[in-house]
Amino acid sequence: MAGTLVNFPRAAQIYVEGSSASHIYQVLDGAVRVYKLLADGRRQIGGFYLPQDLFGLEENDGRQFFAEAIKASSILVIKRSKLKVLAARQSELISGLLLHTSRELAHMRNLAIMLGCKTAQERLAGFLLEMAGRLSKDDTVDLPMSRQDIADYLGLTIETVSRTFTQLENQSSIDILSRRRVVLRNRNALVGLDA
Amino acid sequence: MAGTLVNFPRAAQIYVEGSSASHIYQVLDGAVRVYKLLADGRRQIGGFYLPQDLFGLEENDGRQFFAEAIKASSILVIKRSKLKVLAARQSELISGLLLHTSRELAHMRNLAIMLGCKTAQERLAGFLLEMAGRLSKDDTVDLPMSRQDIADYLGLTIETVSRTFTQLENQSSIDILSRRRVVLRNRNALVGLDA
DNA sequence: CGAATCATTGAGGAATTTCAAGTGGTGTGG
DNA sequence: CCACACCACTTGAAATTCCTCAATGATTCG
Repeated sequence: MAGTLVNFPRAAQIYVEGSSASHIYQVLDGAVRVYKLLADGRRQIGGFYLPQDLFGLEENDGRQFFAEAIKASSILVIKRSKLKVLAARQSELISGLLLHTSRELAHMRNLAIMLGCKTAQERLAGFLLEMAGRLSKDDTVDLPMSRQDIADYLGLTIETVSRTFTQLENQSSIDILSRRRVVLRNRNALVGLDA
Repeated sequence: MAGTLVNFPRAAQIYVEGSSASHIYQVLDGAVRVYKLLADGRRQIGGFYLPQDLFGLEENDGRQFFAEAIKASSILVIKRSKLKVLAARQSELISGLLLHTSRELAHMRNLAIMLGCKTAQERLAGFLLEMAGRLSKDDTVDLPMSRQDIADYLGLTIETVSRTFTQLENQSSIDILSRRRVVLRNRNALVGLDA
């Protein structure tokens, strides 16, 4: 079921809202943000996709979101029509897709829980734990996305995200080695904020 | 694939967090809320389910959420194991499930967008439009859920929800015929707030 | 009718946003 | 190699929004 490998530079559009959902995608290297633009120009990010992650499957008719490379990324692009042909033969595949959408769903539910959380600390703690789980083996996380991306994901402003990073560091919950590199120093404190 | 019809009284638990996801459910009559309890006792509602809606499918291992009847409800309860047997024969069914999870996913994305919206008016406007789309043919909506339910869905307090209802009415965006009955008087104004 | 539950309203306080200024890296050209 | 510009991020102060606490009002049900 190999598709085509495409390299996207930083900030390149992968698909835009309203376009037909004729392909699905798998991140081989890099990072992708999927987002919606609100009427007043604000941006709500629906998810980040990291190596191995599939995305672009869920929209049935036209795309509801934009997808964009956060940094230079290698993406496997697969024709959707191919999927259906394969699916007819292999129920394995389609149940795999079912599993995938289930996980996506669980992820979105988790995001909704996080956004339902009221304080900025709770949201950022939840975010850092999620990212650590997805792209770190130990407690050091290299964030591929900017503060603005995080803000748009968590429904906060960039200033609040920045201040909250500082607060978590002052509380010894995290260390900020560099802007993009964070160490989870006290996971329990973060978990306590999260749930 | 008929399951068992069960009548749940108001506020009855349908399943609890941590229980095995051995059944799926379809609302025949009534309304259901699915929610998570946070450590500090707050409640985040992940979705409302209305007649015809399926729920309880997405959790693979143990339940991540609670499900509860908002009012007296008739629910079709279907053993999950039966599904798999049927699915092996009918790829129709399993692709129907795929469609269902896709829709659920779209719904959760929409919720996340709404929660990412900053103001209470934006969130409530989005909620009212969603509900009108799901349970009204015209502009009159009979809400099955309480103000507290709405608050927990939108990540707000009951007081803010109440005040925001009043604001929308004062702005002539809605009419409040009774607590549970709302007329969307100016959809454009609501849509303007929503997206 | 009275009790209980749910909803509305008010006042004060806490958190986030907004607006504005300043810091710190990074890259480019002199 | 340094000066400069540029960009992302941080920090500060004031304004706004929402939350908390409290009291009141409305609806339902026994």
